[in-house]
Amino acid sequence: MRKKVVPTQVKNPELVNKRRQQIIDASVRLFIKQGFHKSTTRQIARKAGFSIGKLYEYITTKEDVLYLVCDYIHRGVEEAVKQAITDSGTGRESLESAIREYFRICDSMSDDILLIYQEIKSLARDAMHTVLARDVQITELFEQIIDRGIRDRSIKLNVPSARLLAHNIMVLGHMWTFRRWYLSRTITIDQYIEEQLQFILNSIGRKP
Amino acid sequence: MRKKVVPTQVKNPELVNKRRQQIIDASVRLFIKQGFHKSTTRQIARKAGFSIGKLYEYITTKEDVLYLVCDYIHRGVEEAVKQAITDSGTGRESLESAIREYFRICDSMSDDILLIYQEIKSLARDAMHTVLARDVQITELFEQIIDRGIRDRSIKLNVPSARLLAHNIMVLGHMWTFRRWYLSRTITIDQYIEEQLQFILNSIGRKP
Amino acid sequence: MRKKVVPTQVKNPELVNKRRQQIIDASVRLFIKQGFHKSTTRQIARKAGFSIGKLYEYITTKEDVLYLVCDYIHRGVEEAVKQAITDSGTGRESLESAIREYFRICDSMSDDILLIYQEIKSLARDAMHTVLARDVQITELFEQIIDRGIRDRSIKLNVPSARLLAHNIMVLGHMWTFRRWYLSRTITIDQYIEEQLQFILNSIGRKP
Amino acid sequence: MRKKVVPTQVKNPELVNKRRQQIIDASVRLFIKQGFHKSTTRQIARKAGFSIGKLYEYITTKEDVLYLVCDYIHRGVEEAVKQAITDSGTGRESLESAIREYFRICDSMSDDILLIYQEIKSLARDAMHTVLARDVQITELFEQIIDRGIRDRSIKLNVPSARLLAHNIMVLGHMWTFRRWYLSRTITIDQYIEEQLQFILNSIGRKP
DNA sequence: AATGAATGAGGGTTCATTCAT
DNA sequence: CATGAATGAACCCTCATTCAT
Repeated sequence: MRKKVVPTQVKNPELVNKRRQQIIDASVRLFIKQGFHKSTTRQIARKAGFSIGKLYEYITTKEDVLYLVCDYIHRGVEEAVKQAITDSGTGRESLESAIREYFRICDSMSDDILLIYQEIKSLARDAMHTVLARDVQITELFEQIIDRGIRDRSIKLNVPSARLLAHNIMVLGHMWTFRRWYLSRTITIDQYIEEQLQFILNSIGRKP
Repeated sequence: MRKKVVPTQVKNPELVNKRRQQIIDASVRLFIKQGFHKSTTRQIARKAGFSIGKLYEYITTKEDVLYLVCDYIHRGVEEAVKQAITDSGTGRESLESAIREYFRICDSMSDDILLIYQEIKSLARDAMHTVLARDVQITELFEQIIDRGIRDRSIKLNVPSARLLAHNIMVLGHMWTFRRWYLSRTITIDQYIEEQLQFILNSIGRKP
Repeated sequence: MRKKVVPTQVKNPELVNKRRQQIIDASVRLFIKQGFHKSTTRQIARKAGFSIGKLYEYITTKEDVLYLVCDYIHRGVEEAVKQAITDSGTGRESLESAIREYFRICDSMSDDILLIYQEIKSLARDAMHTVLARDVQITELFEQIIDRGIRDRSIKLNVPSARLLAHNIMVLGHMWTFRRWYLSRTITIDQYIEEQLQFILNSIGRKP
Repeated sequence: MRKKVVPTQVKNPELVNKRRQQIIDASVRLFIKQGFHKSTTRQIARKAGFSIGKLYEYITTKEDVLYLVCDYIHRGVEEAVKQAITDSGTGRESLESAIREYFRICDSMSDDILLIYQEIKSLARDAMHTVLARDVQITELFEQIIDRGIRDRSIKLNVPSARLLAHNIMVLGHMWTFRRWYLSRTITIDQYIEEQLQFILNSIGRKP
């Protein structure tokens, strides 16, 4: 995965990281609230406690902020999923707990995930591909667990393929972020998780 | 469902419909290509063959155009799904063919569905809810088929609930629009449909 | 000579001409006083009695204004020189009176000519070449008179060539605009003209 | 001639000279390429190998750099002309060789001379007058040679005056810098020099 | 009813200059 | 002393919306 580099005029890399995190923190909230296009660079700067000039020392373009934000969110999801994966137990057990954890992450990062869906198209092709690539990487984490389960025979999969199943898991997690406004009228996140888990497990054979 | 009313200065309702369809046709392509925010009212007017003044006789706000477009797309999906539903045969048979048709619709309306995901947040709460409500209505069409299948015993559903399953179907259709860029490298839409169909059917019991 | 076209959003060509003349009139004074770079588009608009939006309906870029101004000035010089040229009399007589008139034009348009020398480099290559081409055209007017004089034997020219002599005339006219601040301490424009006329005539042989 | 003083925070005068020469060297190329206004202080500092802070220890204002550059260029011309002047031989001989040398200098310093014409107006009145004064001084070098020629009777001048002739020489040298883009299509610098020399000598009487 | 010229607030971005470290 | 991060006024330009014709 190529990692897009956002140019800066500031030399000290530690400072750059620190300041960019401030920019990200300020922007995530702002973009969630009013979207990328309706947020102004001045608002971003103010929320970050920056002067407008300072902001532009750490980015080149307003779009850079969006990229930083999208990348940060995906990084967060990826790390959380990685941490949720346990190597102990069968692949099936691993998958179950990973799904549960992942759905919880989706719940707690609802707004952030929604943000990516809505604003990713505002990124330049270049940056967009970098962000999408990270999504694929997260998906592959699930694919690997499924493959492990197939190898240790705890998972029996005819159709769909491991890859597609992994994508399905990803999307059913995201689904909660889109449809929570409606679903949460009748079910809780815990119920959602358990029902969807059953739904998914239906395709990998009964427990041995 | 409240239907949001977009005010117009023109009296003749037929004319209004005709003109608005022109506006929608022009805008859909424009919004898909460059997004709502990057499209200008001048561009919309020009593409529709209107003067900017004429455009504003049929809308009040640029956002009205987005609403018209989102509503039009959803209307299209709803009608297509309705047409795909057959009352003949068991609920299960009905569901199978409805899912197949629906996935095809999602494939052919990919760009349009994506557009809604991306721009719906730019609508005012009011308009947004109207659009979302139509999505729920489409979902209910599936829910009804599932309920019929349960009643005629062709479908046996423990978990998830009929409602959640309907939502899952909806989202797995949409999924193709988000992830086609990646999935289509290894599978065709036909394969996608069949695999996902199996995935879904796994939760409604073996064929009797 | 390619004539660079400055795009406009306004359709009525008469209006465009009228408004652009207003822009030119406002800008010439402004640019002479403070130069192109130190003049802001808002100042230009205000001086022209325009809103900033109106200004940008008639141009695309600030640089367009500079082009309009440079072209206008050169057009003025060209027309004035053309009017100063008489076909009656010998080529020599024609040249003498053309030079006198031209030097007067340079005197009265001092600031404008200076402006072109100073700001032409701020034009894009394209626009710059168009402006320079007009300068060559004016020079050719003198060259043609000289050639006529050579044909009717009223002018006898060894060196420099007719072309170079024409350029010299041009530049000695411009010279007054650069060095007036110093020369005018000791001589008047009338003296300047007569002395330079003799200087130039020295190279085209004694009167027959 | 008042010599404008550019203030500095640094005490050691040798160091100041050395550093300023670095600034000048960096800026000349920069200004020629993109003009004074489009060059940033950061670019100047970088090209000179300075930090921006260091740059500002040797100047007070960006405009100071322009003054340093203009002054440096004029100083170069003046020194070159002075070196080209020989006291041996008649005034006429001296003048001929001085003109030839001067025209060569103009050719080789084309870009620099052009720069002064274009940017001098960006200097404050104060600095501008200092720069212009040096131009007058160079002109006076020619005036003095002409006067010597008149005294030793190798030059016979009716009109124009020695002073105006000196100015003409100056400007005909500069002319090559403005019009080289066009003239060099048909003549070389050597031809230019000889033709212009004849043109100038036409006004100082036949060789005795 | 139709046109399109006009408005001007507000957008993203730059850059000379300062000053804490 | 030397550095370079920080400031923020000011720049050019856009565009949704209005309204005189």
